Amino acid sequence: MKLSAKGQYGVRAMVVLALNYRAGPMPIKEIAARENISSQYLEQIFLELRRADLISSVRGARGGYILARDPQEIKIGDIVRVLEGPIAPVDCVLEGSEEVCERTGDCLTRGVWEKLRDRITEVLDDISLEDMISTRKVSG
Amino acid sequence: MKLSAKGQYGVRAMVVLALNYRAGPMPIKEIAARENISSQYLEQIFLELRRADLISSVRGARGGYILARDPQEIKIGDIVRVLEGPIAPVDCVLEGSEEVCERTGDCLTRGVWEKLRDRITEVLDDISLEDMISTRKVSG
DNA sequence: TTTTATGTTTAGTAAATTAGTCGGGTTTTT
DNA sequence: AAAAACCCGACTAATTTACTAAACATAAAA
Ligand code: FES
Ligand code: FES
Repeated sequence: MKLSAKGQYGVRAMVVLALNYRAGPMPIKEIAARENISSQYLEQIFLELRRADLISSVRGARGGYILARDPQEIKIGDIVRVLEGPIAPVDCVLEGSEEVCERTGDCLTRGVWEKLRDRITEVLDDISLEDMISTRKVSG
Repeated sequence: MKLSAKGQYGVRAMVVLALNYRAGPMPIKEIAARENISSQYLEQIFLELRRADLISSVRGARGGYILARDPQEIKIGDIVRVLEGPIAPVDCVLEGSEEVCERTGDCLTRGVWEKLRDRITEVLDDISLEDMISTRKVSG
């Protein structure tokens, strides 16, 4: 039930991009240094995020990365899904796909995992980058 | 954000024990066969569950394992904590321990993970084995 | 009392995943 | 042209996961 380092790094880096949103592109090295992440590893993470259209890149000197849209339009769930795959506590209840498991129907555990998955996605899809940077306190 | 196979096996096996609760101890091989789990691996899982006092064992012929208390007294969260450790999406917000991370205070991501952890524990600590076996449908 | 059915425990291991590193690119600005 | 930046594929070390092996301990039944 843990996020991998990749997912955590991704979220932290995206928060930095959100803070820097109005100032234009930000070089990856600056982000990596600030967040203490290997810049080469962060490159891989940003590659995935760019392919998913969450960020865009500006090449050349004075280039860097910038959010692809406003911070309030990007939810934590969007980031997590790109870096960790579909959200589900167990494979039987993967988002999107119905009926993965042959035991569905008489399975007594499925209900719990579905409920858990739904609560998790509720939280992650409710909070945007804007929410994270604008309030210190996420009440709840 | 996935449960390991160990956690899933543990929950499934505990459900079987709950179904069998009034019939006395149940041999591990029977459970393993029924749930398609390696019986030697299940032994290790049951060892942890026994040490955590969720089940008790009866040795010798006609022995086996039985829930240590009534099915409604055992929550899914109890099982998951034993087999997967403290519930937390990231190490910074481990249950129980305050202040693990030096960045606490100015950390913008912490709030999200705390909220997520709380929702997860709410679900897992709300549902008991009795709930799982008595109703096919866990509404919610 | 012998046999058999069970649980107990430690150690080892193969496969998969994770978390990177390496080393070269290409593109754009200065 | 040079520097600053992104782009990308391949490789690797460390860790975790999911078991397997093997011997041992205990209790009930025959
Ligand atoms: S094990 Fe797949 S639905 Fe329950
Ligand atoms: S990284 Fe530890 S509290 Fe945020």
